[in-house]
Amino acid sequence: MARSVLERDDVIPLVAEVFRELGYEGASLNEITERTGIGKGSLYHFFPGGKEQMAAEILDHVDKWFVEHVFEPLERGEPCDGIANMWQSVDSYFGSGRRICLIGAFALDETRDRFAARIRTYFARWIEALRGALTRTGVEASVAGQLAEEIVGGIQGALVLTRGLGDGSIFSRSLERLARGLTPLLEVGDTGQVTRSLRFDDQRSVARRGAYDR
Amino acid sequence: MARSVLERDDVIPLVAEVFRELGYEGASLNEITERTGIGKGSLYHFFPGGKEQMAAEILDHVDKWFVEHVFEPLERGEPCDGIANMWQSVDSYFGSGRRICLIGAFALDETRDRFAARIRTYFARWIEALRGALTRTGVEASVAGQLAEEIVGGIQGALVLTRGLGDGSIFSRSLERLARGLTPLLEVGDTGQVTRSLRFDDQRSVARRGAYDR
DNA sequence: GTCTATAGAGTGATAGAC
DNA sequence: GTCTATCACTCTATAGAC
Repeated sequence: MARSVLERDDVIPLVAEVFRELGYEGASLNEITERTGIGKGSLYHFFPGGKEQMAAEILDHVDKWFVEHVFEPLERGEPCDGIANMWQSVDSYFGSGRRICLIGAFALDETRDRFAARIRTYFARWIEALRGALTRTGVEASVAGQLAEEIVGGIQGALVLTRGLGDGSIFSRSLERLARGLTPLLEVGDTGQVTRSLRFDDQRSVARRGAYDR
Repeated sequence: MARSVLERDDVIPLVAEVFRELGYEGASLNEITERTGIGKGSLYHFFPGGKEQMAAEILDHVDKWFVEHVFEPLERGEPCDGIANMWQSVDSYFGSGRRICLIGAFALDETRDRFAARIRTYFARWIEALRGALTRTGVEASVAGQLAEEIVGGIQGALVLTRGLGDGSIFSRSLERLARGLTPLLEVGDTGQVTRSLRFDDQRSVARRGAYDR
């Protein structure tokens, strides 16, 4: 009967998509088994803690993706590269607004208390990583913290508006606007010339779309 | 048994608070009756269409509040007054970030399809009303539309971050930042002096807090 | 008495746990 | 698949306004 041998890493992205589409309460086990083709037995084999464990591991998986593809590049690398990478990775990850942020949705949901620590860690590290990168580009410390908060919040708000208005153009437009707002602060060069652009739309043509698993 | 006679206008704000706290799926009929003290008989008397009708009327009620207290002042009145009023009403309504936007939360939820038209109308009218007010202050048409989108999205994002980080200071700080970003565009006067401030924090001392029912 | 509003036990369906 | 709890919802009995 064991037609295909599943691994944990195969299961999590599939189940994650059901939670993302239906929310925590809306994602019933029957829906999960129907949409993923994974039986209840398999689910409880991988997640003995049940639905709550599924959601917790999914949040961890999302967080891990952002640590690797967004937060660490901001924290470790050349800050302008890290920021340019962020615009690209975020647009790619959220499918230009077609996918919502599972962690943002959980933050507004009744489930927020159950997963509060994970949700807090995600947003706190994102803002802190961006604040650090901005500071390293030479942005004044007090401004960098505000900008980081504005950008991370702006991305979350853009996802709400994109979904609320059913208009996919809003997300990319918002990313471009947020990136454009940053550009003047990061321009360098004695002649006043822009030596490096952080504009989101400059990066788009070379976008590797779909280069993420969830 | 008919201990107290309820009216529709008493019921909706009570039930709305349960939906706001628990989400559509999370707000079970039992939770609603327990938290509000309203029996199922009464609920189905007021809302023969059941839970879906409850949510629909609640969304309409929220929308109506915003039309009256935010959208119409933006549309009809002196635009700077309308915008100043918006900062104040929004901060007051969302309890400085303690309450979430029910319509924003529904936009991210699985319920979004069921209430898509209501959700779209709310955000579209807000953005359009703000765009119009900005245009009337003299902001260039192309800029006004972008600004309106940025501000409404920024407010929604600030609510996500406030909830996600459990930090109530984020919301007021975000409103102040959004208002501050607007100020330079709206300043007038031959001498370059600011003749009218739209900064949010200038309005706060005279705030009528809690001057809303939900 | 008539009518409306109400409380809450009872319904079948379906949830998550195992 | 089986189990029990809980779901949205129905329905009966009746309290109070007239």
